[in-house]
Amino acid sequence: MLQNQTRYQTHTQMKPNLNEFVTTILNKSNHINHLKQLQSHLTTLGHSQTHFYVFKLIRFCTLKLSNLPYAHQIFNHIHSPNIYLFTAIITAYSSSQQKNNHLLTFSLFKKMLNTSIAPNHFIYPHVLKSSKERFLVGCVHSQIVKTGFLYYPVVQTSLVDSYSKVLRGLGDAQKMFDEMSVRNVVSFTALVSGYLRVGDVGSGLKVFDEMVERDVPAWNAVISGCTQNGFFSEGIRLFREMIFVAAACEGGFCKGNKPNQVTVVCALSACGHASMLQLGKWIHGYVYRHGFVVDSFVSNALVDMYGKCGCLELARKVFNMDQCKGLTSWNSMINCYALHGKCEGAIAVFEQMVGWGVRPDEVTFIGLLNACTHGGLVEQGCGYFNMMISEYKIEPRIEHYGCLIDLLGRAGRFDEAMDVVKGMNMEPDEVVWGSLLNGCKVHGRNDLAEFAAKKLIEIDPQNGGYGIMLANIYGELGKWDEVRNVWCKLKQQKSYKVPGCSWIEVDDQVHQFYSLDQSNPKTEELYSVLESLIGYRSEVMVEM
DNA sequence: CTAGGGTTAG
Repeated sequence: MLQNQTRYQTHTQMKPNLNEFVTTILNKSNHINHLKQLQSHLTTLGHSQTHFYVFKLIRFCTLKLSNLPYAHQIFNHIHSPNIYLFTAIITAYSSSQQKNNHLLTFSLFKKMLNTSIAPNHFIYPHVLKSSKERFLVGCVHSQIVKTGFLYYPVVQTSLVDSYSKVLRGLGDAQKMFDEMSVRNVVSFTALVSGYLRVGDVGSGLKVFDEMVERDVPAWNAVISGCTQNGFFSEGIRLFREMIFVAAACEGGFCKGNKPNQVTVVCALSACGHASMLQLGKWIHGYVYRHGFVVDSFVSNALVDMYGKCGCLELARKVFNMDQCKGLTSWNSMINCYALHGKCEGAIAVFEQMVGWGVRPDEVTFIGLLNACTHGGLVEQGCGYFNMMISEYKIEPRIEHYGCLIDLLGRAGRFDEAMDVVKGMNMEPDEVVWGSLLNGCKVHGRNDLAEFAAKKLIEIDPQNGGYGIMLANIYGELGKWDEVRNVWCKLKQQKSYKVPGCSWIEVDDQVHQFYSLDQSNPKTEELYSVLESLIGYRSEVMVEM
């Protein structure tokens, strides 16, 4: 195709219209060989160094072929690249998801400054996006001041965003934000996201409240931030408010900001964590009523929500309907089965996934190991742990060790569990010792339980729950002096156990129950119902 | 050609 066209065009309209020719060819091409042909053609015409054409080649290479190495190669062959060429290659690197490309972006920017090319305000947002340390953001910031581009709102917003994303940079982000003379919805959203990213939900919500204009990304930022920090009911409240405001705007003068796919994904995640099946189903309906494209994000969020709300069949249905299952889809489904204690299901999905040529990642193995733990498949679980390391070259993370210890501990294989703990090249965390302790309690290994409980207290001395567990272990061992000691320490420290809590959604209302609380007037009634269910008197569960 | 929002994990 290309050859014919090249020959034809060469003789007819190429000379007066080389630009049009190049554009036409690039529009119709989708392969690197086309690019190479065009490149050599341009070279024979003496245009190998013509910035204008090289710019087009690089843009084609990055945007349509997503071939950054080749684009960089083209770039490297230019003797004196101009600002356009630098911008093209820097944009490509800064928007790439590849791991260390931000370093390349940065060195290209430095190279640009060294060749004494004056930056423009278009390039700074890209450079800032690639500045992942506070020091670097500061350097670019002063560069921006020096070159006189600080007073572009877009550049300022980029600074707010970049400062808020680096370690201990939130103060600088707030300062930058305060210095802005014109703030818009984007700059506000950048700051809100910044606070929520570091877990300062209070400040994030406060800034959000101050916003006079809120668009869909602003709502999404605040809802996702709440969800990611475990503030699920706050997230749901905001989601409801968003719908309410949008409905009130309908037909009015202001623009209604209806939830989009992103909003729905965040809200579904909150529903899953809070077991709000009714709302989750309503959102599922909303997705269809509004004809949303069920992309892999929405699909995953639905699978996860149904799984967490106890509807394994519905989760599977949504999963089956997903046309382009990505890694996360498979992980979510495996996790659903693990959550429901169906290890065969999890393993079947895992095998299907591998069969489809999808490479499992570290999350996959967390789900798989949990499934094995709940199904008591010790050998198979250990096999998967080894498979992860040797076949998939995944370095076990602390979570994987937690799963493995849980697997071995529940099976009563404490020697192996301790070997694993000793062989870890990282400090065991609460999950590791907690899993071991749990296994010890099941199998009555009080000596080892004492050891694990002491480790837990070392890690988190303020957590009264661990102290109580240690006291109970001493009780089992008949060490009554030790029991008294632990209790005295607990009282001195004023550390208490966080009461166990569960909740259920009935008629759109979430009812919460704490253990051992008797403040509800219906305590006695609840108490006897519970007794009739489990056959004996247990801790009183009372609604708060 | 430039700025803010997305799922899974004991």
